[in-house]
Amino acid sequence: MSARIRIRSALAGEGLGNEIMIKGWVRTIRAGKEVAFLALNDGSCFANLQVVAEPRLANFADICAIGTGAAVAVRGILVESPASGQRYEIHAEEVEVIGAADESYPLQKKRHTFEYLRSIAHLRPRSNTFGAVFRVRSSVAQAVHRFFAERGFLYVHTPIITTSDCEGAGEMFRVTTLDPAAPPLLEGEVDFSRDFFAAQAGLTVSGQLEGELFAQAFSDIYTFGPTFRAENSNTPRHAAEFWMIEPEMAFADLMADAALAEEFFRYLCRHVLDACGEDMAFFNDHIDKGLIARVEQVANSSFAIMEYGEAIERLTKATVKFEYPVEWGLDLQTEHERYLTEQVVGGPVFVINYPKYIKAFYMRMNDDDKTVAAMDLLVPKVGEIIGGSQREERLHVLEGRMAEVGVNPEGLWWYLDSRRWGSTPHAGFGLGFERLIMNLTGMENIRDVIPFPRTPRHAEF
RNA sequence: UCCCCAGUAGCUCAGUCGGUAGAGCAGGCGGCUGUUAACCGCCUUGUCCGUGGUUCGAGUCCGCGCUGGGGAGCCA
Repeated sequence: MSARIRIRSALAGEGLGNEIMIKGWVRTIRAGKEVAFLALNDGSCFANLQVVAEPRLANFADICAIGTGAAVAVRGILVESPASGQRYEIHAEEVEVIGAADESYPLQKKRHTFEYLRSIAHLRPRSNTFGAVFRVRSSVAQAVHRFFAERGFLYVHTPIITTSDCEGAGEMFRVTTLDPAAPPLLEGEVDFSRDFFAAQAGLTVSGQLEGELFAQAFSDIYTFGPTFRAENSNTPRHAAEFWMIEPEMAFADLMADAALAEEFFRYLCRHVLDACGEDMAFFNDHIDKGLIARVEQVANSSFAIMEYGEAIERLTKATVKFEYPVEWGLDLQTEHERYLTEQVVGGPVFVINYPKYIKAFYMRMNDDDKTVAAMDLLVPKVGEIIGGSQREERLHVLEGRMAEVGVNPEGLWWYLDSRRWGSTPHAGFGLGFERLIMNLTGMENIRDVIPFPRTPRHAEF
């Protein structure tokens, strides 16, 4: 009895001329009197392996009745295919139905809309598109770790549950064990001192602040974990639960930060082109026609850097009409970002040194006292993909900024302590993993690049 | 949260001027074929999202609601 090999190996010709064993799920079956063909997929690669079954097999009639979606094991000889359409195929000696699938199997051998496939998220990974998406997602996640490992970055697991309600990045989901029907009250308010953590707790909206603490010990660190936002955002780019990558470097300024972001992003573009060719070809053909050229261009270009002030100037002089106003002091809208990266630069561009009023309190104040050392990486088609900054390492300046924007320093005493002893100039950035995957695959909805998406009103599966 | 669009067979959709619904695919039966989302013939399938209204009569027009999608805001 041969041991099972993956279809990816079989399609690479491993075991050619010999008996092999494969196991997978039937994508389509074409049965006739003289011969039956099964297209089998086990998730190891995009392509199916064609199984050829002949009437001499004892259970040939049963084989012909196998439905789309059934799990089968096939023992047979791997041979070169006499017909066009595939290089290799397996001539079955034995076909065993491991798990049958009847006609009610919701995934038909035809095109479905992404909306419908979202309603069967438990089955959609068995489709072409989602097979490709989740192979790429896995591969890119591993490449992220490899990138940082190769550069000596420490991988830190920052907490999922936090009691600091002032991380400053949106609404938090509450974490509590109090009885929602009858919470303990103190002067009319919920008494969270009697809650599990003796404080109001929530799910993290960012691991950055804790990441900074680790950077002040390990020099270069990164986080890569789930992040939660309780915003009622109904867009193709927002999810309530998503994964974020946040590197942080001690003894680093904004330019070092931008250099890392550029190296990182180009590394990942190169990675999908090199490691996910078959899946990328599918995306390029069926999802986003210009995808490979665009990813190739990013992988090969060196990124421009533009001051926020210059960006405003360029936008003011633009001949196209924008829906939203352009003025120094206002944030850039997606339409502005895309104009800058697509029309002005024609490639990825960092916009740096934004007005302090539109950026977070922890970003380092520049000498002009008007701007902070922030950077956004803008890329064609999507706009901002990476946001980062040099952090304010001077205790009194940081305290001043917190007072200015109304952040309560009490809950962040530990964060301020990192500026009290051995403070260093440091910088980091954040990258939404799903948005990265969208950019690398051409998929246009975040719900279609995360296995089981959580969005307002949706937490099924 | 605001704005716009949509909801008809298991899936993807059509449905004219308001007159009780149709195609392709899927499924069933038969045929044919080293086939390629095979092909050919026959057959089955409906709470037309819900609700109220206008009308002799509503899938179709109007109000409200629900659900989904897109745009915006927020943001990664």
